[in-house]
Amino acid sequence: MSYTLHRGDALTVLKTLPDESIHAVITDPPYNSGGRTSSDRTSRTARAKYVTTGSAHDLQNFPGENRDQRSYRSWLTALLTEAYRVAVEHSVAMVFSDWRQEPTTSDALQMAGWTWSGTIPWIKPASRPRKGGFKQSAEFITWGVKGGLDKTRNLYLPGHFTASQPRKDRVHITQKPVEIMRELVQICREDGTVLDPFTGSGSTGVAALREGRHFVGVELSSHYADIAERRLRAELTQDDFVLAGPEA
Amino acid sequence: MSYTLHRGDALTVLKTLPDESIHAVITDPPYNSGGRTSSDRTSRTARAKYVTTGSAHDLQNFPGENRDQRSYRSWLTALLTEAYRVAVEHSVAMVFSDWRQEPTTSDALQMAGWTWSGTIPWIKPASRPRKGGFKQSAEFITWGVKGGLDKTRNLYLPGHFTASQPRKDRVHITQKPVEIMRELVQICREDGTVLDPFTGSGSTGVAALREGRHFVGVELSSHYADIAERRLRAELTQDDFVLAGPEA
DNA sequence: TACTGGTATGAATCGGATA
DNA sequence: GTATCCGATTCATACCAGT
Repeated sequence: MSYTLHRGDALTVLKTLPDESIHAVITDPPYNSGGRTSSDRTSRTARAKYVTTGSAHDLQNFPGENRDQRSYRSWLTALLTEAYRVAVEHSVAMVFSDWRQEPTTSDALQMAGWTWSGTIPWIKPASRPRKGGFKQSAEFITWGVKGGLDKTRNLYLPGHFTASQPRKDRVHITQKPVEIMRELVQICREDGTVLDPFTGSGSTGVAALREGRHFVGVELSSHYADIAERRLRAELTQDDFVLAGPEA
Repeated sequence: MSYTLHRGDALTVLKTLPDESIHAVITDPPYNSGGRTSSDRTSRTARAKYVTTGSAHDLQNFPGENRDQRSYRSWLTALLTEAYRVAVEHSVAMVFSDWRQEPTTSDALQMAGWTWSGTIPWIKPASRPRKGGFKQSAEFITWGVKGGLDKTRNLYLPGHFTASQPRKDRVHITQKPVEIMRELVQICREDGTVLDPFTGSGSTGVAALREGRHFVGVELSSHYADIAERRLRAELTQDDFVLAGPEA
């Protein structure tokens, strides 16, 4: 297995990638959600919007949380259009969103050419309560296909996930559980390449390598690119160690 | 507790109900999500056009392809507009949909004046696997408020539900588990009235009566109206029996 | 190892003060 | 009045330390 981590803006980097070089796109873009007014959403930092007041942890902010609804849609559409170009036929794209952005995400996915094929809930058991109503305990994974699914594969994947957000050894505010990502990357053909234009701390890449897929990532923040680089490198080393371990 | 079951078309009946006479709307409209065949969706070639117009283009206006969705949206909007009129301030509306109709449902809810406040997954564990991809194991409950939530209530409701569709004693194709409906009707204030414009076999009403709420239902099909009537009447009888039971 | 009790926090939300 | 900022809130869950 191998990985490539590009440092820079997702859309800019994607434009440089060759046609049909990728077999799955799995990513978690900045949601640009939260807040009551447009200015709340666009002027506040991710930390200010999403982290509980008084939290002791010191996780770094992440960039890209300053788009309003309209520009979010056209930006995500442009990104998914490039992703469509670099993907081979039968590739699947999976995009995380929250309840507020799910309709926009499915719009963008379809406008970019993907055939929208479903929306998968990720249930987070440890979520905040809401007085007087229903709490918000799910995120959503909107997925689509370039062309149609490869029906010849003997593959049956779940329709929902239940897992808590990592708390131990957490390095990113919105880090995804590797156990979920390991199931998602199964949608990529074996020995294929998974693309994640918003690598963050690199959980998608870690899962891809563990499941025997190659990985191409893009990350703008050098802070998080450094972290992802470390985690990905450790994955390869560990893999080598395991392979050369007991048997050797 | 009491119930009223109207026989007739939902929109027609709703127009006859008085202003501000209802405290919650909980319903499962016919989705109409069939119609678009797989080949319809995959034969699109106009991708470039959609993308270059970007965010200025309304996805819903794609000619032909979305005609079903467009009429579903305007029909549901009209219905939810009437529901808004008959609801008191702080009322909550909850509308079931599948993944395909969820964006349209949130559009309609907001167009009718409700403040969209969340989307709740209902996980159905016993759903059919799908070869080559992720199965479809969730429905969605889109909910909104007239004005804002009543924050004075000491009420904390879940953000997702897990339950299989009823198998035994099932009388309707899309019948909902009463255990889920009993949690949903909690959002109605005690002694308030729950409205379900698409009563079907009456599970919403059964749950409302069991939880001490009044119920107003509408059902077009006389077959299902008969079934609902029977179930609702049985509920009241049973209630009386319980009340007059051991203590008496 | 299994259980118990203490503590921190969640891709939030909202009212109200301040600029 | 509008935009922005500040901080209180609320419970289930995860984690840790100790028995």
